[in-house]
Amino acid sequence: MRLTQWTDYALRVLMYCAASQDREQPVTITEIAESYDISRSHLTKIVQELAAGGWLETTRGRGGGMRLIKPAKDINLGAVVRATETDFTMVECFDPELNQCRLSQHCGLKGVLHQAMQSYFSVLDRVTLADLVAPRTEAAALPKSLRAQLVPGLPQKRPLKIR
Amino acid sequence: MRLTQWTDYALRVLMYCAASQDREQPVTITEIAESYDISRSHLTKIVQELAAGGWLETTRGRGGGMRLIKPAKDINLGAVVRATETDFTMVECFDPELNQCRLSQHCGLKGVLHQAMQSYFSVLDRVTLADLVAPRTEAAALPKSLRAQLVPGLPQKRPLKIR
DNA sequence: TTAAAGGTTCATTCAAAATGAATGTTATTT
DNA sequence: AAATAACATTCATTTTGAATGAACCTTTAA
Repeated sequence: MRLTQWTDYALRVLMYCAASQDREQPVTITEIAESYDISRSHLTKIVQELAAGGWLETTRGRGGGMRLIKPAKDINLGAVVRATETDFTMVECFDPELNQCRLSQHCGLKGVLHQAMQSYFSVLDRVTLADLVAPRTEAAALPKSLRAQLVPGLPQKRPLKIR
Repeated sequence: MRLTQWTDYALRVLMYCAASQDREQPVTITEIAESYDISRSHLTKIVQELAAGGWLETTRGRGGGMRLIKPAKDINLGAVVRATETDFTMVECFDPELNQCRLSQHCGLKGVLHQAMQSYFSVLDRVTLADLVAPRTEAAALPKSLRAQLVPGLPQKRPLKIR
């Protein structure tokens, strides 16, 4: 039930690039690595993946670095997380010998967990990089469609504590 | 982005108990362990937690075993997963020194991921053990409120493939 | 030609999950 | 009372995947 740091870093890289889009020089791996205090070598692999996935273009050699290929408003959070996160296994399939599974062809639990995940991504799918990076007050942080979807009855100022 | 096997097993134990509620004898750990082919010793700890959490009552000694304390329809899937799953960290907090985080007091990413998780649980919160265990056709597998909530435009017969 | 950039490979470390052995406690049955 | 069948506890080990990082290669601008 947690994202890997890999995904975490991938998102940070994209946010960093988005926040630097108006610069002359492209952002370099070394710069981000130092900024977040993580290994250059490690970060390289993440930038690699983002480049392969079509979010970044990189240029080698002096003066090189990385840039967002698309404008931040066209980069979808759900798509990034789907691509960087690797393991979407929710539970193992139930053994076919078990009675509750013999009752029906398909496993009720699987379906429910699947829907829960859809619901998770349906939130991320409505957020773009631009939403994350734009300077904002807390109230204006998210697109209207999302604000409207907050669970009714919860205090809107502070996010709900999970657990 | 995946549940632990611990949670997986916990859910199976509860489903097993729910499916056996009309039996004379309580369900034993050994029975479930053999049924799922996992270690008795390991499963014991899971049963322990479920008992401590108020879902099961266990009785020792010959003829003992476990039983659901509440009827299956009163056991909420979201509550079980919240209790058995341990790590809800989505991403590390961003370093306070980073520029995109200095732009605003609160981190946009955190808020979004938090909402996504809320959305995830909002699905599980509407499902009970009884929903999972009741004999059913696929169409009738879930409460109406959930069926209605399926993302519009998706084929309803087959669940959407994530990735 | 040098320096600054990304790219690749490989091995290692680390943490959390998963496992399971050994032994204790409780209660029923005979 | 003894034997047995159940849950309970502790401890150590194994396994897995994530995370890390060293070493070296390739590309390109100055």
